[in-house]
Parts: sequence; structure tokens; C-alpha cells
Amino acid sequence: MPATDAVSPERTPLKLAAFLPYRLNVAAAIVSDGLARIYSRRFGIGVPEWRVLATMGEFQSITGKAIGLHSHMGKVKVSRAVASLEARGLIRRSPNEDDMREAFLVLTPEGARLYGEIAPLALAYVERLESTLSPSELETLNAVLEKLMRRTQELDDPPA
Amino acid sequence: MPATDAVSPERTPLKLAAFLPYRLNVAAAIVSDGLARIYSRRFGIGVPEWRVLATMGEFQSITGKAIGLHSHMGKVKVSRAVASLEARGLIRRSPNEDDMREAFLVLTPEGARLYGEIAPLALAYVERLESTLSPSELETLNAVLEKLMRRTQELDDPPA
DNA sequence: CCTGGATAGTTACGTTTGAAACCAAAGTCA
DNA sequence: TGACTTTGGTTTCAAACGTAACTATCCAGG
Repeated sequence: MPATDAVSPERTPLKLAAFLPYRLNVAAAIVSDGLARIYSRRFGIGVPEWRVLATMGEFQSITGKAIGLHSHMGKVKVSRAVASLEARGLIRRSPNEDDMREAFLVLTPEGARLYGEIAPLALAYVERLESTLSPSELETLNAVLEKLMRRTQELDDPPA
Repeated sequence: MPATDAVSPERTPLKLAAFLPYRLNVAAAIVSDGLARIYSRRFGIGVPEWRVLATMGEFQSITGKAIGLHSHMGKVKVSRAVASLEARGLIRRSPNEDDMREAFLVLTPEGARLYGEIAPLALAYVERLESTLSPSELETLNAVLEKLMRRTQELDDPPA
């Protein structure tokens, strides 16, 4: 048996390369970067802007709050992305007469055109990605991601 | 058929909630946050510091460069995380006499103790996570993550 | 040797980020 | 009606980040 091992890092089998949170993060970052490479330089937008655009392509008219919920971004990030897109004339605010706190956001024609350009590229990118997976792998992946998203939030570590 | 639809966002079937890069990112973020909640407040460290610690628990003695490679972090991030851990007395630099540019980093006894505390918690966390997946799901997940990491990097979008 | 790259790591600097404070418009309730 | 709270959204501020520049060391080729 090995000599005194009292203080040295216990032989926990924690290998980073096999550690799920790490692996997930790296995979997500790589995939995300790959996609971003397609739109960031070419169209001068970042991930938050892209998420807002994507959401607005999906729902023609939508409030900032709803964008945040749908795109998993905090209100600060949404606010800034929206401001930036508005400044570039890609979206427009249409005030909600029934509640003057919020406004409906709408793609301008230029915004719609840009979205129409990026979306197919983005779809083609995931197409290429997913084509490396078998149908059953893809199905399982989606099911697993679903479970992870659901399950984790319930795991609000119970007080010792 | 619908009236003129020339400019409006084409009916691309791009639903963010079903879009792989987005889903991956969200899942990774949620999982990562769940884990971070375990160590960030309780032990006052962030993700980069945790990654360095995890790497060092795996390889008793390792250079900054190697940490970066193993933990998928840039040298700046590694440098800062290492500096912070060193300042807190959790790791120590042991100069490499054969190459004075680099130094081997080693866990101090306190560092090892801290690692010994966090690692089991981290492992228990993924345990809980993975227990929601069937063995075959887990296996597929790992295979898929592997593929995504490999494949994506090759997809350096070919010049038009 | 010594001069011109490389390489490990740090520092400087501008950008991005999120928490918390803030603002204005709605709701609540007495 | 008029306080008090809540809610959508913005702003502020300090921390975290990445790129690029820098330092110090090492390694070739001449």
C-alpha cells in the first residue's frame, strides 16, 4: 500500500475530461463559437443580439420581457442587445398603449432582411453538425438536454 | 396563399428552443451554475479557479501551460486563476530549474484539503445529475459530446 | 557565442458582464 | 383617492473577460 496519504489529494476519480459539467461547457462553447464565427464578423453582431434576432424571427412582435424568457437571458442583457439592434435600425419599438412600461419590438425591413440572411446559414450550420450524429443519437441528445435542464433546476442543493 | 410576404421574415423553421447551439448552451449554463452554487459561495472560488484546482488534483504537479490545455482555458485566464489561488495559499510555485520560463504548480496542504472537500461534493452533484439518465443515455451523451467537440473544430467554415 | 525567432507567463486596456440601484408605469387595497 | 407594492426596463458600478502588447527565458542557425 502507498505510504501516508493523509493530506495529499485523495484519490477521487475526478478527471476533468470526463466530468459532465466541464464537458458540456466545452462542447457548448465550441459549438457556439463555430456558429458565432458565421455571423459575428460577417454581420457584426454578438450572441445576445443573435438570440434576440432569432426570437424576433419566431414571434413577429414581442416584448423585452418575453424575449428574456424565451432566450434565457437576463433583462439587462436583453435591454442592451435590443438597444444595440434598435440603434442599427434592425428593430423598432412599437409602444403598447395598454401598458406603457413595455413596448412591442418588431423587426424593421432591414432587420427582417438580415434575419433572412443569417437564419439559413445558422440552420445549415447545425445541419452539418447534426449530420455527424445518427438519428437515434440526436433524439437521445435532445431528450437528455431536456432532462438536464429540467432536473438541474430542481436540484437547488438542499441545506445540509 | 398568404399575401405579399416578400420582406417579412421567411418562414424559416428556426425555433430557438429547438436550436442545438442554444440548447447546448443553456443546458451547460444551468448545469454549470448548479455546480458553481456548491463551491462558489461556500469556498469563495469561481469557475476558472475550480478548473485549475480540479486539474491540479488530477496531476499533482503541472505547469500553467498544461493546465490551460487540459482545462480548455486561455493562458490569461489560467494566469489569473493561478495568481488568485496562490495568493490564497492554496497552491505554490515550484520553479523548473530546467526551464525558468515556467514553474510547476503544486497544491499546498490547505489547497489539497480544500480540493479534498470540494471534489466529493462535485462528484456527488454529477452523480445526482447522471442518475436521472439511463446508462445508455449517458453513454450516448458522452459519445455525442465527443463528436461535437471534435467535429466542430474541423468545420472552420470554408471560404466562399 | 550572439542574433532572431519561439514560448511561458504577466500586464495593460478596452469591452462585456451581472447585481443592485433606479425610474416610470401599473396594479392593489383601504 | 392616495399610499405601497409590483413590474418592465434602463443605468450604474465594479468585477471578469479577451486581445494585444510586453517580459523573460529558451532554442536555432550562422
